[in-house]
Amino acid sequence: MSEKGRIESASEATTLRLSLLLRCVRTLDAAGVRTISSSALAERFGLNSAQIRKDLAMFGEFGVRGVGYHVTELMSRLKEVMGLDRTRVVVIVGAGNLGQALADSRNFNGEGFTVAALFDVDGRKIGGRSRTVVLIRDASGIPVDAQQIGAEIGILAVPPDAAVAAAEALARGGVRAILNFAPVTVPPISDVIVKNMDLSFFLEGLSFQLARM
Amino acid sequence: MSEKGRIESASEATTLRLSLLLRCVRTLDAAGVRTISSSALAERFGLNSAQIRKDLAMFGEFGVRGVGYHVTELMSRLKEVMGLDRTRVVVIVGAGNLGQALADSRNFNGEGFTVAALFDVDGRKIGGRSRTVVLIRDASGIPVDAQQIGAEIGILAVPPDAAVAAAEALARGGVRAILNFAPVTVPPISDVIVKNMDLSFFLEGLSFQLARM
DNA sequence: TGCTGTGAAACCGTTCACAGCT
DNA sequence: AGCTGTGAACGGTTTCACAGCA
Repeated sequence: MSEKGRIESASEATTLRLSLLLRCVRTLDAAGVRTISSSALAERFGLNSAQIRKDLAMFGEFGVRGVGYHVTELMSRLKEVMGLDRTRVVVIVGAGNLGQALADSRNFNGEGFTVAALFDVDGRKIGGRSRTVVLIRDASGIPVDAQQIGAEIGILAVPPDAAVAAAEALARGGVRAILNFAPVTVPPISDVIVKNMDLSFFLEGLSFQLARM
Repeated sequence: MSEKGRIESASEATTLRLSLLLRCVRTLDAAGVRTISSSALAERFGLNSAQIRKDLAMFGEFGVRGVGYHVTELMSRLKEVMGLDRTRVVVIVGAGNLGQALADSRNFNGEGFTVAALFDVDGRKIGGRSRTVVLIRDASGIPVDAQQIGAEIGILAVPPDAAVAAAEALARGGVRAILNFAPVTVPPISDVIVKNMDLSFFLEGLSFQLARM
């Protein structure tokens, strides 16, 4: 038994696969499956068994030789590894279509996350609430409010020219990770994880593939 | 002069970088910059000059030795390579928060794309319109309507249990590429490019990184 | 026997460094 | 001289294949 496997790497791709794996394991758990081998997992969800084992091995020894993985245990270990065993407070800047969509999304209010506030500059929106009753606050109060709310993660759903300033405001409010959906690159901010994620890139990716067929 | 460089690979990562590069080049063009070298591009936008050259070389010879790249030409060549020199018709299934957000988004109605229809199963929504006047149609008509509209790309913004059926309906309607935002994996469909893109994976990725600091 | 965990091999993408064109 | 385009070196990730444990 090794002492908690090395976590030197943990690449982007690995992270994505862990999320996918967690989803698969949740599905199995909901279906009442108790135990599953890496190859059964792979076959059932179109993955690669060796890769599953390698990914998991990176964080310790999760399985039982000759048997496979215990579904409920695997699920809770995965949540732990991914930091989903606690609830992180999320705030969203930009109460437009996208911002409200995310605020009300089951995915963003499920296990591991709660959306605690929306921020906007539009006086007509401030003081209102999203469908799931998230309060819309004045964006000028971001640093103070984020701090007070205890926000750890911020999401940018603002127009491109407002993104960088909003990111900095969030950082001042103690937010430690930012997911930016605005179509500009928010440059690195010290002590903050910034993930730029322009949705139109996915559409362009499809267009690119369609163009060469 | 080589005859249009080999396109054997064109990986996911390359595609994403091309989108990013196009955005950078647009910025330069808007700023009136006429000519730029790969190293200047790299420095200005935090990229890697060798990688820019490699990425571009994959699709032909774009630059001028001793000078760099002509901004407007690079921009149009990139659009061409990515299939953005024509407008593709996009339809969105699911007229909930996210579907409407995407339908109205500048990004999804910019160069290269037009959102031509929304589909939903909710009778109260059918016949209505999004803020930017995209008509909401009955989801049961997807195969017929998508065909008639000439949709090439479909976006799934539906609940998880509706995603696979919606994808199949789109495929029957002649849609050749599908972007799935629902938190389930839509399995491969023959002759259709399927891109599964659960937004909560990005949040989980941040949580994962926060968990190990 | 059956499956995990893991070194070793194969593969792929990135970075380097320079030949060659302008 | 300056910068592109590219073969070669490098580093990282994926796949293979098996030793070792239940």
